[in-house]
Amino acid sequence: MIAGFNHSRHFKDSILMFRDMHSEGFKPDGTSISSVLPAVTGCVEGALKRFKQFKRQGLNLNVVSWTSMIASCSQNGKDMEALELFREMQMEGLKPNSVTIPCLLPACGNIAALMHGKAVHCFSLKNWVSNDVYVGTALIDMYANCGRIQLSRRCFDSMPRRNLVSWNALLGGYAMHGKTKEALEVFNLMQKSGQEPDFISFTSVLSACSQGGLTEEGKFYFDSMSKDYGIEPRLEHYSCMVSLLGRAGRIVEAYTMVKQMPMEPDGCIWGPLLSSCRVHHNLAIGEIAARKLFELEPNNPGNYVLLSNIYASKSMWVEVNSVREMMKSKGLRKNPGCSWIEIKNKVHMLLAGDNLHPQMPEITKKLGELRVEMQKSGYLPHTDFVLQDVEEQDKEEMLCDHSEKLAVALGLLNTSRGFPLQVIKNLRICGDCHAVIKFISEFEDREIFVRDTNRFHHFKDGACSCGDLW
DNA sequence: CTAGGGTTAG
Repeated sequence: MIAGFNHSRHFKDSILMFRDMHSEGFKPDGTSISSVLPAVTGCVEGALKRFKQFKRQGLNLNVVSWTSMIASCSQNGKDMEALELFREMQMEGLKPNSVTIPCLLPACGNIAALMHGKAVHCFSLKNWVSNDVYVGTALIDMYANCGRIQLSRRCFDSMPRRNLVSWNALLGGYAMHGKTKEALEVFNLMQKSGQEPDFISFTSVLSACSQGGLTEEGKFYFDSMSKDYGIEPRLEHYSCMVSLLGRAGRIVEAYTMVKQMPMEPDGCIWGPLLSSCRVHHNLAIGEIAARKLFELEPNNPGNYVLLSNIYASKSMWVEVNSVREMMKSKGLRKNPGCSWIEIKNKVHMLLAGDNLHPQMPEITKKLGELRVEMQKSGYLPHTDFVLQDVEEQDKEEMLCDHSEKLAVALGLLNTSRGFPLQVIKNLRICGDCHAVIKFISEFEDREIFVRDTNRFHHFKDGACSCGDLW
């Protein structure tokens, strides 16, 4: 009955019913709990709290109750909590099954917790659930999100059965890693094996072309999508095309496309247009894009920062200040940069400008030493990117370091030479960090994987897989 | 007695 209410989204009724059941003296079991959980997952925090209460009250939580709690956590940014729940449920003597695993794996991928992900992979092998299509697909995605695209491929190849989602997961993985050639190969292979692509396959194909700078090929696939496959382009596809043209410096062409698209452009269209205007110093179109974005997403600080950067790169300080004033009047601050790194099964979070990490003095010392080495080899800081940070709140950030540098330094300090590092960041990597990490990869002989909001950067022997194009 | 909880892009 409760499940019925929940299904029809009468969440309030299902919670009331749950309460009545209690007062009538019925003890809820795992089934009724898993039915009522989605009703409170409108807010994960609330659901987690309720769940812990149920557990304390000694209610019979079953595999489904635990699984749905894990799913709510990994779908709502509570990745560490999801991992913790997985551990707890096993301590309670419950055995995760082939549904629990694909609920949990995205949590490992989200925070690039490779060791945790590998442990879950081992668990699914030992418990004979690794042949499940959902499990296999979730593994492909997890390894791709942890920077190990070769392992994604190995999982894919070993799957006894695959579906559209499995193909898309691999295709998307290659796209995110900027492996354009491999992505297009997979796209062809999937069709040869009889799997029709869908609109998600095309977002990956287009974004792979964009990452690899294959402008003409991207235009070809975009046209072919509706012509040969009968898939009408959606906002996401136009968004990829704007990035593709913008990256190639063809800003006017990108803007023309935006004006001619059949649906109303939103932030996912104007955003990439503004970014490419920042990269290619196009003030006129940048101002148009920014004005639209200020209407569509007035509280997104990134847009103000981008426009002000365009002004700053042209030394238009009056305009820089007026944008900063707009931000201030809305009470907006630049999103704090934040990075994660997993070291010996523990995930560390580093914030630009905070002193919370106990090893911060060592980190600062290490980065100072690296700066000296870099200067010896002729490196100059990227002033273009320092211009971003002229406002007072950001001066601290200039004095200390961006979070991705802190995370890399922490990794260097706590692992032995030759051990690869991987960092994930909540914003896009800046030019200075990119240059510093390239240097570190050579000087310290480390492979370093950095996942930013856009793609993966694989630093090795002083070069990056993105070919300095991002 | 069973169902229920599931994977991909942006």
